[in-house]
Amino acid sequence: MVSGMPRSTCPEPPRKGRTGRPRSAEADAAILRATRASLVDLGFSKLTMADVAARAGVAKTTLYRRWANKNELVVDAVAVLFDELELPDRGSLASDVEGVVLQFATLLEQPETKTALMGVVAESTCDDALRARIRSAIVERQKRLVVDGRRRAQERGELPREEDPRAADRNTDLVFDVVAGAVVHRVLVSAEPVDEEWARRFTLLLLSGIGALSG
Amino acid sequence: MVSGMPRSTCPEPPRKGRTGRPRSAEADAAILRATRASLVDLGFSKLTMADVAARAGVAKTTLYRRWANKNELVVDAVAVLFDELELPDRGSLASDVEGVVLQFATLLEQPETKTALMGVVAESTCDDALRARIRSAIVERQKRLVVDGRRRAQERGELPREEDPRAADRNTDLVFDVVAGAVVHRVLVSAEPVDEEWARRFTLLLLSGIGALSG
Amino acid sequence: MVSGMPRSTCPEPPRKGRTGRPRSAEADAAILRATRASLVDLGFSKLTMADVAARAGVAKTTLYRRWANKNELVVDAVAVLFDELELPDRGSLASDVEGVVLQFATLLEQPETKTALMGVVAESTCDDALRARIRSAIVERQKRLVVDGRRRAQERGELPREEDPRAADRNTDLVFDVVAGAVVHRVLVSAEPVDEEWARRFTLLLLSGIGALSG
Amino acid sequence: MVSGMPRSTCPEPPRKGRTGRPRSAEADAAILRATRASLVDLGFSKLTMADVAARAGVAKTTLYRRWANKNELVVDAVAVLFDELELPDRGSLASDVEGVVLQFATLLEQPETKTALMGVVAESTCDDALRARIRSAIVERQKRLVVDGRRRAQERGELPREEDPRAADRNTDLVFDVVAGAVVHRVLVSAEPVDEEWARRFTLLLLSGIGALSG
DNA sequence: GAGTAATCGAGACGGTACGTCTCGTCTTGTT
DNA sequence: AACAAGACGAGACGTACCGTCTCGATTACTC
Repeated sequence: MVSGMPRSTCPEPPRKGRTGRPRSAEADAAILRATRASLVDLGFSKLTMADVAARAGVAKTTLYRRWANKNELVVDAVAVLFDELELPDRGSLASDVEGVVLQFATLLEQPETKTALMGVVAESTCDDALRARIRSAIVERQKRLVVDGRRRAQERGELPREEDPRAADRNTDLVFDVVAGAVVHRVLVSAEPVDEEWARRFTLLLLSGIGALSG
Repeated sequence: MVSGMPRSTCPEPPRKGRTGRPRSAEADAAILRATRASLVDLGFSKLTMADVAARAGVAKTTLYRRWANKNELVVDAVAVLFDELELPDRGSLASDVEGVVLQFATLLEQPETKTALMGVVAESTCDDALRARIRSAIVERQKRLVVDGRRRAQERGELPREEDPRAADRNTDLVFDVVAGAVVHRVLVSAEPVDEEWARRFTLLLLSGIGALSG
Repeated sequence: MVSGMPRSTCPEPPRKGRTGRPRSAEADAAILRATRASLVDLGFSKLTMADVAARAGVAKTTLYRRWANKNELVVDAVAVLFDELELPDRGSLASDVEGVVLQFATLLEQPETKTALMGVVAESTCDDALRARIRSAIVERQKRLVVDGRRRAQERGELPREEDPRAADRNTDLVFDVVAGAVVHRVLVSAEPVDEEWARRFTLLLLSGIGALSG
Repeated sequence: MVSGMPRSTCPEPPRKGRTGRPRSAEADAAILRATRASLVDLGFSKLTMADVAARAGVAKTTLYRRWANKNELVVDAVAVLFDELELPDRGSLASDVEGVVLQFATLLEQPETKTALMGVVAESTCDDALRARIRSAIVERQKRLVVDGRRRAQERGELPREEDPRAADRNTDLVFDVVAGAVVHRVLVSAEPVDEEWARRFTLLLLSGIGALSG
């Protein structure tokens, strides 16, 4: 992902300001690590706060002092994984798209990512606060991949410059839903592998479609 | 959905054959109805077997006699909703696709559908049996919408006949993942509405892309 | 026990009178046998109607057609064991008493007897109908051992004839409570064996005490 | 009962030693009180852990944290009642025995005592751990009444000093089984009242018998 | 370097749902 | 009618987590 991005996912801050024993930064890291490990072993729905605490060598109180509940903890534990996604410069828009699709699929095929992502998305269907946290911690951050990709293609002359910024936004959202949706659906619902051949055919479909939108 | 489809989702059958009191068909229906009602009120993760039983006017034992656990029950309760999807004949492929996209979005915006679908998909990331049940009860059944749509477009002359049946299958799968994935992502992850304008732009993208695949 | 005693313990009779298929006598016997077997294996509190039915090769309905509940069934299944008790003629009152005490202890040390007897007595503390059934099926039948023993001792001249029949009854009850109570307490509460030495010392205590009552 | 006796019945202690929130002593007391109340209202076999918890204003978990099951809980709840038994000094052995017999009968006629005592004794026929708990919490504690009574009678010169301590123990056990057994059988099995007249006649029988043993 | 205040581990607490078990009744078709 | 089979409503079982609450014991800043 684009570097220099400020970390938005962090445990909620201590209330007041100054005095008293400061929170252990080691504990923070150990908890997030333990959460990911527990996700791998148990999956989202069987993960328990007590198990995470035990793995992290920490008391349950220490978890609840930082995160209000399991959902928020899991979002934060997983969000950092998405920061690894980067837009490679492979010389052409098509190659760049194929590269991102394969990266994204690789990420989704890791057990901790897929079980956590779908778990929190499922919870978010009934929990507005959680949905907001997912959007800010994960979705909006990924969307930059689309924006940067288009900008780079425009610099190469592969895509025309957008004139209407509103239309540009609409297209960003559409393309993002198509790319992320197709990969997620392929991996998690259809449960079929995303290999180079699939990535190539998907990219062909996508870029032809985008061309029709712009033209 | 295509009519005449046999119902595949049903509680597991009594073991032997003939003797003893037969299971109540009313109870079956009441339980599935109660499950959907409970999904609307509580969401997937807060739905409890006891609550479903109480709503259905049935003992908990009666639930467990038919379904091994909450996941399987919810899959069956929701699968029937997808049977409502139909491929309308609006005179052109583009109109047909727009129609199906809007129907699908409407279905996903119902609280019982979205919370249940994501809930069971999340569970299925750690449960192969559940994933298989979802595929047979939901995914494979929906895929016929793509097959029928292409056949109809070919009859109209909007699409060329496929020569290689393997390529046809691959394209069916790709198109299905793109359509279902984009709509699901739009509705559940991006949490933006699927209106006629979005459907039109998505269809434009999709059909241009399909044209490139075939041509 | 005294022979020629009419069997008082039997399943409740069919309601009306004549028509329809007659009840299976084999089932009656199989059920009582199965009840005793289940008592040995599981104890009173873990014995279940379904288990008894399965052991007897009979449907649960068949049990409930004959006995109102588990307590009544167990009383009947066990009562018959007490019919084995007999008053041997060993030539002297002391020897007769020792013999009966040892017989009774042997009976109580069988697992089916002890678990069943205490189980139903425990239930009877809250169930008048059950207490009545226990009294008629077990207690009153055993009491004849005391009556017969005294009569025989009087015939031998070991005990004086009672003049007041009311006093005789009172003494019968007292002696019965002392004998049965002491043996039951020794075996079930103190959990110590009733051997010949204990029987001799108990008999010495008892007969001296009886002498004081009569003299 | 003899005063100054240390309370031996208590919930199982927390495992380790020092850390963590200590167990609530109020909860302990409330649970034992609630258990006795539930015994009175429902009897042993219908008493449920959930009902006890509700009466005590305590969660079910709190019960299971202290007692492994209903039997152990009931033993502890009832054992304390037997501590009330005392050996009165009425000036003669006969009077003392009559007093204890009447006290014991009064205790056994209370519904919570009789239903609980027989209930746990019944269970103990299949449960060695429970039998051991009953012996240590109830039986052995009561036996001191016999020991103290004999010592006092010897001090008064009503009974000879025992020379052989083994014989003394054997007689203690025998007398205890006779006294406790007779009263329990009279009250719970024969279901007849223990009044002053019965106590007088029983004491006459017992003391004459004891005299024969010693002489 | 004494106080103060928030941290830490541990584990008990009141709740609630789980999935299993048994109860005693009922509904089938068969004998 | 009685029978075997087994579904049914009811509700207790003992376990597992939840998120909160005491405890006593550490830290760091502040005075």
